[in-house]
Amino acid sequence: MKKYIPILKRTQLFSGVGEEEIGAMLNCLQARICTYKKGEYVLRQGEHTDTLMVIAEGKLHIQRDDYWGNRSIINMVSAGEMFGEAYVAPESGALMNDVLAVEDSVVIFFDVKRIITVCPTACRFHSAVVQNLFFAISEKNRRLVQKITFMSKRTTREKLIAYLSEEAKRNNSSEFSIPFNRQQLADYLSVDRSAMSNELCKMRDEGMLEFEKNRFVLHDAVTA
Amino acid sequence: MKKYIPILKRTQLFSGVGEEEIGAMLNCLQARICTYKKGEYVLRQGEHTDTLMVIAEGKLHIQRDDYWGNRSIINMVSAGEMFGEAYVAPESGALMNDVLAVEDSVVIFFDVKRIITVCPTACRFHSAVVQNLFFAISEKNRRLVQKITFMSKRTTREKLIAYLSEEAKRNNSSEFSIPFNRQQLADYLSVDRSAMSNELCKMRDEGMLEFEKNRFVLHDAVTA
DNA sequence: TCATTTCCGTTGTAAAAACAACAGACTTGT
DNA sequence: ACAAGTCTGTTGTTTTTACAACGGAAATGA
Repeated sequence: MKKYIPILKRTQLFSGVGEEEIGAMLNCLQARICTYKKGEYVLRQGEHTDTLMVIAEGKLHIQRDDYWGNRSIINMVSAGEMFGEAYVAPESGALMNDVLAVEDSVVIFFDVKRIITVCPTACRFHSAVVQNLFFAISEKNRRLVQKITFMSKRTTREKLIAYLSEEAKRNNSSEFSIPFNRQQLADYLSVDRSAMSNELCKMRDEGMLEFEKNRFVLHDAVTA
Repeated sequence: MKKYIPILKRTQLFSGVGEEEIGAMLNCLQARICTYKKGEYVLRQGEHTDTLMVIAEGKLHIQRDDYWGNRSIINMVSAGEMFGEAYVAPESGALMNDVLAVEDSVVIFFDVKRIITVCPTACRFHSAVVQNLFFAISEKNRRLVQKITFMSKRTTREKLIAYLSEEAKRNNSSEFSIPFNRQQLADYLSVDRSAMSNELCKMRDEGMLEFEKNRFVLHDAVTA
């Protein structure tokens, strides 16, 4: 557990909190560690959880498969980020999604009630953690809205443009890598993979962009 | 301002807080009131805000219009609910959406920094408000994910079924009203209104459901 | 009350997406 | 090094959607 303190120090949740304080909080927040191999599920749809989870290593997908096998990737969570904030309210009910490790991952569980119930004792940095948590969930909110903005476009091409230009903006560069392979990107944008692949190649042939694997370069027409 | 205290008492944000405490907090949180006529914008895309807003009366749409005039309704916010939580973080940037009053509305603005910065002085109920805020934003998160689940369906029919059966579940009844007219529902699900209208009528003809205006009755095949 | 506007369903056509099936390049593990 | 599996692009067909245009019913407002 102690070996992860330096990692935790660089997460959103513990930003601005010293290593000693984190060490002290681990007990207070009843931290537990679990490791998952690529392809394993951290949580399944229908389960209940009341913990906040921080990714120490690896990468997870928050996703959902429907009756027909169509997969929808709701969100991607990387090392340093967290998830489960949406289910901390008492009446939040069962999980709507699966949580899948897409890389070998290490996840640290925290008792979230301990975080939002301000502990009357020590914990000088507790309020900093509350603020961090608040900012993080607020940011996640914006990310979901952004995803909705991509998905709300009518055509696959528009969805791709919306997504790729946002990624370019985030990276401050017209050249960037995306964290998805083709199938995952299609699942994220809720379109058919082959149709999307086809559209990407058309866009390339029209000179809008270049790509190789998950590395993209947008040309002026797209970024404008 | 005082006249809204009984209303505020029944909002998510002030749940469990007495009227006297709310009155005291109004100053602490620098509350301001604004009224909007149906059709007026509360906020526009690109603006900046660092306030939390509670709807005392009326109804708002969080939405976005693109270059081609396609409107996407991200979310609907009714009396007693709040919005703006996603933009309280310092680096949250400009608003991605418009906020439109779809009914005559009264909105109360709060300085959110005052809320999440635990005031060292009195405010016995401050921590209750922090928790309420946390639960509210967490619930909004789940609603966004739910909307994504609707939108991720491949066909208009599947989107309708996903949305309508969720509404039935929320109402604990196969008979319920929806808060949208046809155009708004289409904008919410990101589909064409006429195509959606067409699909709804087909579903009715096939005996899956009945409707009149915004009142729906689902039959077994749909709810199952 | 009457004129105007909004709302909703209908139809036909053109465009786009889903789907299925396949082949080559590349990875992976043994 | 080789076999098995994965990833990506390609093509053709079918289904679905978007789009445009219209008419009638209902709501609105002067």
